[in-house]
Amino acid sequence: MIEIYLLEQLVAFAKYGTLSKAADKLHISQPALSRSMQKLETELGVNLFVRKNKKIALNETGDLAARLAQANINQNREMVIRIRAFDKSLHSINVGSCAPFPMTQLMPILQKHFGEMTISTELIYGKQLINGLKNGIYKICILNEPSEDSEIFCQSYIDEHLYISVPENHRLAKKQSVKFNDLDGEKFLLFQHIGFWKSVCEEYMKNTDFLVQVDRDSLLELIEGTNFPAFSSDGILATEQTLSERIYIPINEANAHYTYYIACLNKDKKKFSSFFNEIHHTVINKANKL
Amino acid sequence: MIEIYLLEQLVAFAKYGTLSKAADKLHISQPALSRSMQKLETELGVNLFVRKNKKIALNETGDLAARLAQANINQNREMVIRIRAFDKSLHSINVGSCAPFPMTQLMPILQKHFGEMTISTELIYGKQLINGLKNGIYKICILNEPSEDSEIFCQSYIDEHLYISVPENHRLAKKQSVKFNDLDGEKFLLFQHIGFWKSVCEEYMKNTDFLVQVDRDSLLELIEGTNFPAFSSDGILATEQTLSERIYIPINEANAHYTYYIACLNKDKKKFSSFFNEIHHTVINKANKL
DNA sequence: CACAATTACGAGGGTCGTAAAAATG
DNA sequence: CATTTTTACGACCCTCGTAATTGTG
Repeated sequence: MIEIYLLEQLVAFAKYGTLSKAADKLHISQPALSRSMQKLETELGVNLFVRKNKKIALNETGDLAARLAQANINQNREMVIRIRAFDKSLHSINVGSCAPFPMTQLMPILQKHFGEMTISTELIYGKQLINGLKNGIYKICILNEPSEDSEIFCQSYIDEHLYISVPENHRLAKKQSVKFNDLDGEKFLLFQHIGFWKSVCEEYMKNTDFLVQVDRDSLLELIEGTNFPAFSSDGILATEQTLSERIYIPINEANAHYTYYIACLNKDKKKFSSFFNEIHHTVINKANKL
Repeated sequence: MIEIYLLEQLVAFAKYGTLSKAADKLHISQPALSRSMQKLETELGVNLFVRKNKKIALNETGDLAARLAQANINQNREMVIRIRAFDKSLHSINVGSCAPFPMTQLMPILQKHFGEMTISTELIYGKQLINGLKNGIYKICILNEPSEDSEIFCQSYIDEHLYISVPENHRLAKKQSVKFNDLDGEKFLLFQHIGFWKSVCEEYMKNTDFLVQVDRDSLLELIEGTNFPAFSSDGILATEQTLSERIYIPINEANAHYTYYIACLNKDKKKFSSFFNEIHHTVINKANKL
């Protein structure tokens, strides 16, 4: 068995051609490297170098050895990476969500149940959510439609109805509800990170002129400082402070209303059971109150 | 990068279950192993064990780590084996021969040209000779027919005519030549390691009762001490001492006469050029003498 | 009390760096 | 004479073993 450090030194020599240069790159002295290479030859019981006139170079065997050594080093490095990644995956829950609102609702509940885990979130929608769940990128997903996949456990969570907010003097301010096409030709403030709602906008509001904001603070400032309409929702209105200068009007369209579902792999269901139970009770209680 | 010795210790622990047992198998003290495992965890930055009540066991990550470590160790070991095998192949010429006579003829010539190499020989015939040449088992082959293979260089060498030796009082002793079927029903002494001649015997001397001898000395004793006929050949007669009590009679059959060919891969032709030249000259000189 | 793991401490092996030598163009 | 490799020597790190400690079953 040959230790990795010797293999690294061999590979460095193979790469840089002279002991001095390789030793320099390895941050060791050149005599140290010279001795290591001698040791390597001794341990293998094989000549790896042709030494002639104080010049040293790999022979045919040395060349092979350097290539095989590189492979062994790569595997070793890969091993370390995989071990760390696996360990990390055991201590973290990555949540993929199709929309920001249910994600913010869910976070404190997850924190409560899995406080010792690192909980990270990602906004993503479409096939990638289910794929991510299956290949282990996400442990939990928030969907906007139930999944029928046999590998996946799925439980309904909360609803969200899309609203718009307009200033009091806006032409739509007096309406009880609006349609998507009421906003045709309108300049409209839109936050960039809205998950699947983006696809809703693209499909049903083709004629609206969106002013997309990457930064949340910039968006808020624009909502307060301009007369452009912007999105909100019943969920957001219930949990965040509303702006007094704004009128909130529901959008009366089938595609402005979604029920969110929480999903995980069947094999992980047990691990998350307490969490799913709490969600279930919350939903039930809410339903009873109404 | 994790050194191999730590991986070996981890794998040993995974295999034997307790530090004490594993340390014992590794021929190191148990505290040493304990410290190594701590070091491994530190270097990986990951917990590999569950320690409880002075018991230690692999956790899920440790289990993965042990498996990956085993793979890395295997590759390392494989590397050493391959390096040594390659180096050996550079310093040795393995000759595959279809018959013993041309092989004994060739050995001193090879020794002369490649004295620094280890020269080993193997008696083998049929497809395996050409295959062995192609896959590197043999550097040089002695064939009993020329090879038409495009990868292979082939040069004619010497002839061998099969003889039989019989005691003076044998019923065939007066004949000028014999046929294979003259020996039908006869008990016949045969050396085991005769290469392709074995197949000749099997094909053309089905009715001869061969007494196969594994040991050369036993064979010689039997030839001297019994009246059973045995094989010889013009080549053997020319190079070895003949037995005065025996009469040597040529076998007058097409298949009792072969020309041998020396073959190597085309890519190795250069390396063996001096050797092939000498053979060529030897053959030419011999032809001129006749 | 036997057994297993950890901690403490001193010994020894091995790798390292500095310095010097050797060899070459 | 600058460059490169090897040899020599001493320092230090790191692993090891012994012994002691802790903690079960």
